[in-house]
Amino acid sequence: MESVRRALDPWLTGARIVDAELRRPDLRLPFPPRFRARLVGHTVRALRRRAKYLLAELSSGETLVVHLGMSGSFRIDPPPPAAGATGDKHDHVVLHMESGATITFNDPRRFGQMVLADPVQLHLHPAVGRLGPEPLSDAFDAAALARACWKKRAALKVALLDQRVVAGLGNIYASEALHGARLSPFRRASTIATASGAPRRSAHALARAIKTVLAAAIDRAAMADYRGRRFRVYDREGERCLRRGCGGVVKRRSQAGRSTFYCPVCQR
DNA sequence: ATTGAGACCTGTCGGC
DNA sequence: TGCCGACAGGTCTCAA
Repeated sequence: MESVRRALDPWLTGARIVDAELRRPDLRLPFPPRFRARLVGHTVRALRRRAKYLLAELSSGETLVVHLGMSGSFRIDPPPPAAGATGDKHDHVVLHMESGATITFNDPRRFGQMVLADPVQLHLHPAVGRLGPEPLSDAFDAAALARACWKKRAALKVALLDQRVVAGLGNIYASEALHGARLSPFRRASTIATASGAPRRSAHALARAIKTVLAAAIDRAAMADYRGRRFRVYDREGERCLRRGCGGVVKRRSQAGRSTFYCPVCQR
């Protein structure tokens, strides 16, 4: 989502919305009342991100909150508008900017979300309000991670997907970070903390690996460098572990209904 | 309060 | 080629 924010920023920040097409009445949830009227005529003052949520602060004082779900994406069409373009059947929302650019929200599975919120009350948003620390911020470190996992009986990887523990880590990067930290996805989350909740070495390794993995993902997206690129363990079932000298074979197992990829040799 | 299972949708891919 | 089930990068709700 951070790379999406960066791609959209030059087209949205400081730009005025002159029209908004809603091509269906809802995504996962119904659009807010008078949604179009509350967008049109307003300028995007700032484009921010919190975890996997995109936050467009409007001149009206409201914030447009967007989640891409599993299959959502934005398409930017710079002016002039492509003649005769019909668009895709899953183009659900089209923002027409004063510049002539169009910003199209496409989401086949419609797990995405678009709502309007009073920024002062954003903490009341059922999900945004409960998010844990941003993984790339100074607030997120080994101590914070250990504190959040201290009393958890759940498996470590399941804990990493809990957005209250760390905000914005998804299924792919949870596997990637655990591999980077050489930690088993199946150990109890509480094992990275001491009996008093202090961080163990494993908590330091994991916090560092989470930052490394996410920062690298953002860098790669910025360089449009991900074509053909794959992950270190995710989606590599049956292949050799890429850690130098490890020699293990990547396994896959289901945890809490999600696929976990890991190397049983170097992750303990 | 925590946890797991199922639900929400559509598309794609592999196997027959 | 067509049909079928399994699976997909994320939440949300409900029941135990």
